[in-house]
Amino acid sequence: MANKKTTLKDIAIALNISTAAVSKALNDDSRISIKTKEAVKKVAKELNYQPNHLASALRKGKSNLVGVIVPRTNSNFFSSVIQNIEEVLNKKGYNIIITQSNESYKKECSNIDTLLFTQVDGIIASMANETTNLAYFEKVKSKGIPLILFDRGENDLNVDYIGINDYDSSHMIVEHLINQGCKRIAHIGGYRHTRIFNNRIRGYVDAIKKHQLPADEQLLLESNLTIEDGREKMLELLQLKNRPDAVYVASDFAALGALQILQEKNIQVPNEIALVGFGNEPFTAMVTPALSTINQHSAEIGKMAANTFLELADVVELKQTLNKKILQAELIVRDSSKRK
Amino acid sequence: MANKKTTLKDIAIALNISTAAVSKALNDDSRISIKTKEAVKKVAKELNYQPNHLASALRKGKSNLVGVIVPRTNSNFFSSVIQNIEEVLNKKGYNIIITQSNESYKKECSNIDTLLFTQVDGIIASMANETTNLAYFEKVKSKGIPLILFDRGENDLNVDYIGINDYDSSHMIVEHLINQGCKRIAHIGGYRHTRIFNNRIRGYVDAIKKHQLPADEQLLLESNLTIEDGREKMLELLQLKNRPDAVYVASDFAALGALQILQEKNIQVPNEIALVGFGNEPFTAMVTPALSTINQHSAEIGKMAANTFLELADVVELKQTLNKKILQAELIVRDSSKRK
DNA sequence: TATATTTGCTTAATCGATTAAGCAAATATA
DNA sequence: TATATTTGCTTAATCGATTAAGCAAATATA
Repeated sequence: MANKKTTLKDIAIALNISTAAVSKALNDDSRISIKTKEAVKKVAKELNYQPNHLASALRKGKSNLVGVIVPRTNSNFFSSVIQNIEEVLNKKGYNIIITQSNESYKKECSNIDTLLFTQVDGIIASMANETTNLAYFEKVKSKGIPLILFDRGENDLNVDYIGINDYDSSHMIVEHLINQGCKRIAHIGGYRHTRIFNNRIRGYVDAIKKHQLPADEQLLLESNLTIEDGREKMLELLQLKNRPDAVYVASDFAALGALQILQEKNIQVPNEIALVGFGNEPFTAMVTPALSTINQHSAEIGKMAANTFLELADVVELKQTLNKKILQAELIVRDSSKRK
Repeated sequence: MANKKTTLKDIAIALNISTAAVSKALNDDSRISIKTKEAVKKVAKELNYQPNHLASALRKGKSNLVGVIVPRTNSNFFSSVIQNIEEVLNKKGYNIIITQSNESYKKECSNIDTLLFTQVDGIIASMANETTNLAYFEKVKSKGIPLILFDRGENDLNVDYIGINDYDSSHMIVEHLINQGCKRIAHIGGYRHTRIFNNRIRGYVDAIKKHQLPADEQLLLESNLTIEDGREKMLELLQLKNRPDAVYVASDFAALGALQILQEKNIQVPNEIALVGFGNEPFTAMVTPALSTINQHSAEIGKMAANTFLELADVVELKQTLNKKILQAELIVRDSSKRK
């Protein structure tokens, strides 16, 4: 019947040899004769043999599964990172299990439990916005399996990290806006407790100071950076006595919300207020005016994360240390900040 | 050491009982005394015991993993379906493995192999655009594990399917456009070999005939429905001697491409040409003018797909049959087709 | 009080693949 | 020709959890 799965034993019986010989033949062991190998492979094909991954993983103590945790898959950045992780790892015989935290700390913890339970050989993660307690990630480390963070990472975890130079990106953006003649630049940022958003804020503040622009506290806002947050924070900025003439938003989604408000209020972008987002989501090129933004090199990040895992995968006594790989981001100037 | 994982044996030795008793105690077997259960659970906690999922899956012949195959995760429709599948299945102790076909038949086949190799208990899939050969999906069926299709399905596979009433949706769209005074309605559709796109085309053609509008062959185009395809096909339509005054596009992504062309050519939407997309991707509400579109009830589809799997999961001699669950889609009218 | 049933465990087999250890036959080397 | 090495397999143990079968002690029933 088709329901009964073929095992090594079936092949062994068919050829009247031991299952050990069959196993070795399929794995091209040098101590098996070519004749036997050919016979085994022929029968394996005939019986439509598919190895039981659970059994071999159990025996070898290796599942060949890698867990991926992202805040959400529904963003071009994350889905592109994932796709590239997958490409690299599939080639090396690994499969990936994708889980979403939905920016929730609780969901992230349960994702980690799920992945550990599934006996993954490693975890590649980008942390939820909510996450400040690192105990659960420490748990992964203490199991001795590789943990690689990207984009949203945390120095205190002392593991490998792949990301972009957020601090410098803020400088690039502020200087670009100054070049366009902006004199009062606001920043709608993420929460400071997340390292990347803290770096973007620091970069913004330092660049403002460096160019002797007004460093008004009211021009620096923090939020979760959803579309809705972008709308709210933009409204707040518009209610200031002394409005900004440029807004740098630390995420494309929030930048989109900000743009919606500006359009609803009939404020000219970029001439009254110039706008820059972050992340190069595809929609930034589609809206009117097209949004200037930062390209985060998602494909490269995914590939590097996967390769970092592969380097660590075969280390016997794993002792992870902080090891940052920082890519240079790229400013993409579009109509939303192009005054001349 | 933290590296050594705790097993049932460790607990058994600590309490001087058999591993069988420990296993039963942890699984709350009625034949184990409360006293023993409590002792076992206490020690399990102390030793930070985490069951080896591979071992139990191997023994039970059940991995508690469900494979999901989607053309891409980077679309709101698919990521929302996935999220809902996950929610329902996690509650029942299943984890999901997400894979992407990138609309490629070859990748889809390798995804199926990967999932079978990982010993998933079932597969929930939406087929790649390229897929016409069903042999690989037949392979899943022949293994006797549940296969559930959604959105992109195929009658000939004779398995469960969850989707919307594509044929009727086309009627709704065409009739809405007629109500707005449109008299020459074009359709940029997907390829006919994919059932949902065929149904949308049939619905469009029948609705046009029903209302005695011109059924010009040149007004009906097929493509892969990417943004780029939308741009190309819109250009084709604009080159016609007798231009359409409305375009119904079978995907929001292609509709966006069409909109870009209309804006580049300074054609007024909706007054010169009205536009309707399909799928209710979030960006449809964000572009200007906002795109009219069809809400596909992604959350509901995900939940139903997961529940369908759960129904089939425990059937012993599985014999799947064609079993369609069709949801009523909803037309969302926005500025891109609102003439009055 | 004698027998039947229930309770609470143990023993041993099992899921399927891998691998260390070992043995006989074939081949190579002295 | 005698010994050493290589080749090509087999045997048996193993990964960790589960479960059928069974046994002794405790309890219930006749």
